[in-house]
Amino acid sequence: MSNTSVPKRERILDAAEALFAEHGYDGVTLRQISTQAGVDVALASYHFGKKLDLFQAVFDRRAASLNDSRREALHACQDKAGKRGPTVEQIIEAFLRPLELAQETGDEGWRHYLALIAYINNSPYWGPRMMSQLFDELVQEFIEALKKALPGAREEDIYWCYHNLSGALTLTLANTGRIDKLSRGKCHSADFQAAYDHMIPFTAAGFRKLCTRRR
Amino acid sequence: MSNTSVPKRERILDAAEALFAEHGYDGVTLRQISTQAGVDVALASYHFGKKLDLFQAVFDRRAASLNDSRREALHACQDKAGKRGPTVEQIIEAFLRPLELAQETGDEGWRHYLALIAYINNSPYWGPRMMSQLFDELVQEFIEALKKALPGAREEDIYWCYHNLSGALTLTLANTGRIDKLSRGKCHSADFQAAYDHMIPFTAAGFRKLCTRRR
DNA sequence: CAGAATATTCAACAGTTGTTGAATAATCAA
DNA sequence: TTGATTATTCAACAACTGTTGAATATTCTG
Repeated sequence: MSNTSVPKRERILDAAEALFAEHGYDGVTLRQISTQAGVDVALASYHFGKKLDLFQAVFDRRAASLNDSRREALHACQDKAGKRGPTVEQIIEAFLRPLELAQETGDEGWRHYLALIAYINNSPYWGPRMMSQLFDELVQEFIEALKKALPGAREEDIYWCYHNLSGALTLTLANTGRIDKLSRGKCHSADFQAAYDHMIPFTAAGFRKLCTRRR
Repeated sequence: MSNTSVPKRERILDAAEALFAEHGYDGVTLRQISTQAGVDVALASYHFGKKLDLFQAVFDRRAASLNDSRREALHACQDKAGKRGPTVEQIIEAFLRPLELAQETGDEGWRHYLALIAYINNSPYWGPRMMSQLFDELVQEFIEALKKALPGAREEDIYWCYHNLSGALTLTLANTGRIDKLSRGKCHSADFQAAYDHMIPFTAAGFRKLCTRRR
């Protein structure tokens, strides 16, 4: 259970990841991080420079891997669907399932990382500064696929639907446990499979409703 | 444009509201708040006590008014619908439109306040501590109405659908402006009417899809 | 008006913050 | 084993933090 044998540089990233996800950038001090990592304060500066650079390093560590698995999921469902192209459900499934799998890993680091993404995505300060550079390109790929699955849809409608999807996902990643209280135990925010099993048909129905031309 | 003639106690609340919404609780110092309010640092402590009490005061100031207008909207649509009860769309409309109206007020304070609600709702730390006490009762009223509009639905499904609705709403309130970039100008996050005009049918379709028994 | 109550500022505090440079330990290359 | 490179700790700093008590101004009350 202890983190001995893990290199100290990584232990700092792990601790920063967990603490930033819970309390945000300003809610965490370098001393809290280094204490949780079992390391001297100065070591964080030695490895990563300024506090902001450490924040960015936490963000970067898993970004490429996450983007890869989501892009692979998209391409896989596209290949399987042939030239007719995948359905809305299949595209959203490819967009979301890799996140569920990451959350369900024994490695709790992924849970913290995705909660950190949720924190950034929902923040008026950090959102514009950090989300675009690393995720926009992939999101555009998914949106292109959605356009093909919804012929005749107005672009504006597609983007607003994506906005709603992104919001539902963000709250799921944040994992605040609020639904547990609200539902008085009938739902558990730790039950990721249930969350995604509901999120996928929910958002797909929304896309169809708004992006299918009525004639 | 200046805030002269507004009592200093309120100016502190206004400044705190705006800054907490943008940077979170720990990202704001009492000196930033008092500077923006044009007031000495000690005045915040005089009026509100500890920093945390000021945070709570900002939260409380508009909570009752907001709850009232949403509850009124629910009861109004229930009265109009008669004993058959309102539809899912009508209930969601009542749940959301008062927020749109608040955001569209000339008073930018309401925009900041709702962005602060979004910040709290998405935070693993603050969410459980501050949301339930002030909003759960009202949310339960809406959920009861939804149960009646969706007879035969499993309670679990209703709560997961509400979770998705809450997420879409939260991101809308956060007002991060990210959709502007993503859509390359086709959507504007400041266009609240467009946001809600899309959110309502989107989420209503999701509820119907998951909470209508297929026979 | 006087005087009491309230509002506001001033000045200062003890504790905490991120960061740095020098000192020490561990690892690597030959 | 050497020497050099890298990793880690130690000690300290100046700046900033929330908070407080006393001093001053403003408003209310009679």
